[in-house]
Amino acid sequence: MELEQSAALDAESKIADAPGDHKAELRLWLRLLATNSLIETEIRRRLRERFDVTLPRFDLMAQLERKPHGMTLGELSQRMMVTNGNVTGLVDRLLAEEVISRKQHKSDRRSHIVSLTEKGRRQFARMAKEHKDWIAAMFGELTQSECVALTKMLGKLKTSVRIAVTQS
Amino acid sequence: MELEQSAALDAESKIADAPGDHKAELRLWLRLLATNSLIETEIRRRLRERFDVTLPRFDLMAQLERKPHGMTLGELSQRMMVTNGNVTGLVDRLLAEEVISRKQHKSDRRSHIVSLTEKGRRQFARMAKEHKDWIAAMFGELTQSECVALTKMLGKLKTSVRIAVTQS
DNA sequence: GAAAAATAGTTTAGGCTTAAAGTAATTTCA
DNA sequence: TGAAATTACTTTAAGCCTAAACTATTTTTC
Repeated sequence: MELEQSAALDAESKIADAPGDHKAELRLWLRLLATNSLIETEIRRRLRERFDVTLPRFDLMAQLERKPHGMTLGELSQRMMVTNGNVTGLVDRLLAEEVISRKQHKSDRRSHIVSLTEKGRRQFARMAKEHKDWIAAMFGELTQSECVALTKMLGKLKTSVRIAVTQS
Repeated sequence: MELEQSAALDAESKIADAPGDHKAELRLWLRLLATNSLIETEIRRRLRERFDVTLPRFDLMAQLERKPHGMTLGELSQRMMVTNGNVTGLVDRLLAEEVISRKQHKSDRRSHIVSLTEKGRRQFARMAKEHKDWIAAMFGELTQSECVALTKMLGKLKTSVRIAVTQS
């Protein structure tokens, strides 16, 4: 309905710029979702097949790997963009596998610091090496500069989303 | 491996093209993951808040909305990129809400056709309208042509991934 | 046409995830 | 200082999701 109006007003822009349509945005969102899902499913499959590990556990270990002194559960949940309760469960399972350790925070008795054990560091190193190659192979059709450009544009999208989410 | 060659040949590109590094690809993957997660979390939150519905249910209804004659569970699971068992469960819950119906396939007695009920169509229409505006607002900082360009690049990435996944 | 293979869907066990409510410790501030 | 608010984390209930094993039916193959 609105489509007809704008087409009448602005013959140049045609359907593409039609207000209230938002086809391009929806299309982008569906594409983003599908692409992400495709990669994620494959990574999950390989992590399980090769290392009998899940993506969330791999993610958590990846976070810890960057902080040799460990981090609190709250910090982890922030960085992983998941709830505290989720982290509690993941930490429990990784503790059982002895790839991480948990100790009381020195000054704040509510808080705990988790970090990779030696076993965890070794295990993660092995996984990260292959993981890196999987991504490289999957992204192989893109040139270096295409990767950089795409990263940049996604950065802009991310900023756009953040603005909208914060405002609402 | 081919990368090494090219790095040797092209001294200008230096670290950026360092072989076995793959920083740009990893960075892109993390950015993709984070962006997707940000949007998805917000959409889930709003769907729940406004319509007391989950994203998977919304997705399933969106698939059916495009096929007035309905589709089989297998077709659904393919389009949604999830397992058959997952669809079975979702369909059960949506049946209970009476927004979809299920009937035997005419010629293949293993198969079932599900489609939106009138109630389901009405409900989905309401949700889709708002959903579209949420996406439009979240993507608002991007111009129309940026959306199109980003969609195109993600298409290339998707193709790249498909090639790698199919080969392996 | 009957055995074998493939297909459509369901069930099961287990992990992931969330929101909401709960516990314990710390901080704020009146 | 001590009550109120906040913070860090855990628990719980319910839904999502998967792989693997299963049932029922259809298709293939000999």
